[in-house]
Amino acid sequence: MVADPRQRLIESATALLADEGVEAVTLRRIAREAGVSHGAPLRHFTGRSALLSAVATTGFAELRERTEVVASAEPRERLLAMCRAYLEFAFANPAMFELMFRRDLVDADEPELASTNSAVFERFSELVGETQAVGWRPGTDARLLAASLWAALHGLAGLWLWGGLGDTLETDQVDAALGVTLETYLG
Amino acid sequence: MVADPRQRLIESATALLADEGVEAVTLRRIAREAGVSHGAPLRHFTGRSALLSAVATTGFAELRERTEVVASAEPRERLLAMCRAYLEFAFANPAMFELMFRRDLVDADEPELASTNSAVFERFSELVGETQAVGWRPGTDARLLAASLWAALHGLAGLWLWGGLGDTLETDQVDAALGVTLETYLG
DNA sequence: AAACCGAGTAGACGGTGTCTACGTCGCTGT
DNA sequence: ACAGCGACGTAGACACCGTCTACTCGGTTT
Repeated sequence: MVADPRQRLIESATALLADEGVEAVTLRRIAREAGVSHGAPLRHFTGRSALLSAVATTGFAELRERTEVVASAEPRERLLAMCRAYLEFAFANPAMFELMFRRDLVDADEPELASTNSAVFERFSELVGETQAVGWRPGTDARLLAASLWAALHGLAGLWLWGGLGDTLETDQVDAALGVTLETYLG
Repeated sequence: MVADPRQRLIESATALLADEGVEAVTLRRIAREAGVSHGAPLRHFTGRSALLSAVATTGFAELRERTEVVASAEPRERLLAMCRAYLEFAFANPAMFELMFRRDLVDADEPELASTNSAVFERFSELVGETQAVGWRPGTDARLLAASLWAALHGLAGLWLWGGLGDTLETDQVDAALGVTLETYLG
C-alpha cells in the first residue's frame, strides 16, 4: 500500500477500470474503493477528468514501455514489432485503451497526458523515418505515413473493442486483419 | 412537424446531437426539446440506449446512402470514392459518428441497428471483391482485406475526432493522411 | 355504456459530479 | 510551548441523470 493519497486514488481507479470497465470508474466508487469519503478525491484532483487523465497517463506510459522494449537491428522489424505491440496492448487492456481515447472522460490538454501520449507517436514516427532510410517507401512524407499507419492500427483496435463488423472481427480475425494491414504497408 | 411521437423524439435527439454533441443527448433534455415531460420518452423506448440506437440507426442509414450514391464504371474508382465518402461523413457529422461507435450509449444488438450497420460493411466488402476481380491484390481473403482497409479509414476518423497526435491531425492533414492510406492500399 | 389503449404527467428513488462548510491532525516558526 | 497553518478528510447539499410507478386523460372498440 502506498502512502501518497494521490497515488492510492489512481491505483484504486486503475483496479476498478480493469475489473469492471470504464462505466464503473466513478469518483464515488473510486473513493469507496480507496476507503475514503466521496468528496476526498477532490482534495487531490480538480475533478473527475483530472483523475481519469492521470490514470490514462499511466496507460500511455505502459504503452510506451511496451513499444520501446522492442530491440532489433532491422528498423523494419522494429516497426513491425511496434505495430504488433500496439495491438497487443489494446487486447491486454481493453478498458484502459478505451479510457485513453475517450475525450469526454479525459482532459486531452492535460500536459502530462499530452506529452506521454505524443511521446509514443513521436517514437513511432521516428521509426517510420528510420525504416524509410532503409529504402521503404521513400519520398512519402514521414509524418503523414506514420499517421496513416498509426490510424490503421488504431482503427483495428477500435473496431475490435467496439465489436462491430458482425462476426467478422473476433480476436483472431483481428490478428489476421492486422497481418493484412502490415503486409499492405510493409510487405 | 411529424405526428408520430416516436419520430419526433428521434428528431429532437438528432438536433440536440448535432447542436451540442453527444454529452447533451440526455433523455430529459430530449423530452424538454420535444415539449413533453421527462418520463414521456419511456412510453416509446425501453430506455435511453434504445432511443439512441434509433438515432444511430439513422446515422448508419445516411452513411449507407452516402456510400451508395457513388456510381462509377470502374470498381477501383468506386472503392476509392466509397472510402472518401466514409471520411466525409465523419467530418460532416462528428457527433453522430461518435454516437454510432459508442457501445456504452447504443445497444449494438438492436436488430435494426445491427442490420443497417452491417449492410454498409457488406457493401464495402462486395466492392473490395469486385476490385479484386479486376486484378487488385488477388489471393488475399476479401473479407480480411475489407476489414483491414475499413479499419484504416475508421482509425483516421477516430483519431481526427479524438484530436490526438498533437498538431499532426488537423482536418486537412487527415485528408492528406487519407491520401497516403489510399495510395498504400490502392496505389 | 363499458372496457381498453395509446400518450402523457408527476413524483419518487438511487446514482452521479461538484461545491461548501466544517473538522482534524502534524508540522513549523517564533 | 504554543499559535498558526496547511494538507487531508468528512458530511451535507445541489442540480442533474435514468428509471420505475401510479395516475390521468381522450378516443376506439366491443
